[in-house]
Amino acid sequence: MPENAPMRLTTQRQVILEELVKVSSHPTANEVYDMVRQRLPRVGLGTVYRNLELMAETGMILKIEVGGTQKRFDATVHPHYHVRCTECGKVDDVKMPVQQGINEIAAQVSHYQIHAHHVEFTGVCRDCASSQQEEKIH
Amino acid sequence: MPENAPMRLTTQRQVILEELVKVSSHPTANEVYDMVRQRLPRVGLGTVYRNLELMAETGMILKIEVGGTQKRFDATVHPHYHVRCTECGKVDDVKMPVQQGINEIAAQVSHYQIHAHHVEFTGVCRDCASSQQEEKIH
DNA sequence: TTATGTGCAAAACATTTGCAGGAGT
DNA sequence: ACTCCTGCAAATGTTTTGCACATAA
Repeated sequence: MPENAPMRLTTQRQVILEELVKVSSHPTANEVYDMVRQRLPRVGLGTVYRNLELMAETGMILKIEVGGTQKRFDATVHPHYHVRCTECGKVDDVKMPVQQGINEIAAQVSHYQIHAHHVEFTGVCRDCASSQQEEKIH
Repeated sequence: MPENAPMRLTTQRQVILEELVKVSSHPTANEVYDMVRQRLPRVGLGTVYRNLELMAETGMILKIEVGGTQKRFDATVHPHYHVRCTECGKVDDVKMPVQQGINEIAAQVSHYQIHAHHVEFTGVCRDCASSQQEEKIH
């Protein structure tokens, strides 16, 4: 099993990647499916899942497995952190430098081979914060 | 809706908490169900889900929503980081100090009200690392 | 006594998979 | 041609929910 065979360039794959690059949100597989379906109405949900997974494995895109029930995908592949609103579930990038040297510390204390780390902040986004304010006044 | 009513102390809740305190792993809801069922054979899976969720909300336990398909639960409630093996899915604690001041930085750059952060390291645990070694020799 | 909690089963979601036919190289 | 890939649909796995009965306070 020589682990060969380059990934074929299919229309579906092109469109999935193009749509993902377009948005700055971090869409779920189903949201990607909806976006792709507007251009390829006959696309299958399985195809979207299979390809997102495949593209994440090869490093073309980022699979974000954070809080919430669904996995999310991101065309920005360089390491960066995320913040998730505990009210509406929205996920945004956090534009701060990644913590240096903590992988090495974790490797020492955990005895794992550490490959990466991910930081997820949780809190309340602006929109939800202002809705909550209104509720208090009610 | 005065948000009152203290949580009733039922046998199911006591046993769920006791079993969770016993283990240092980070069991999934289904694993907790299996542990509880040995003592309360007629317990319902829904009860376990409902109570784990409830206890996480009140801060009695920690709900860990990280990579992988299932949520995991932890009786250790003080902030700490986790490492997940990408091969077998196991989750361990990482006994390192939490990063100070990064919530404030994140709040500034993201415009979210930040409540917390969580760090998940990913890598390969000792057991899986040695199995991989064997494979190479094969 | 009475609001809350439980067991059970069905429903609701999210994701994966088998397969026959289709398309990239 | 010869794989690999897709659409479709069914299967799987996880979590939630409705409801009649049970139970802690």
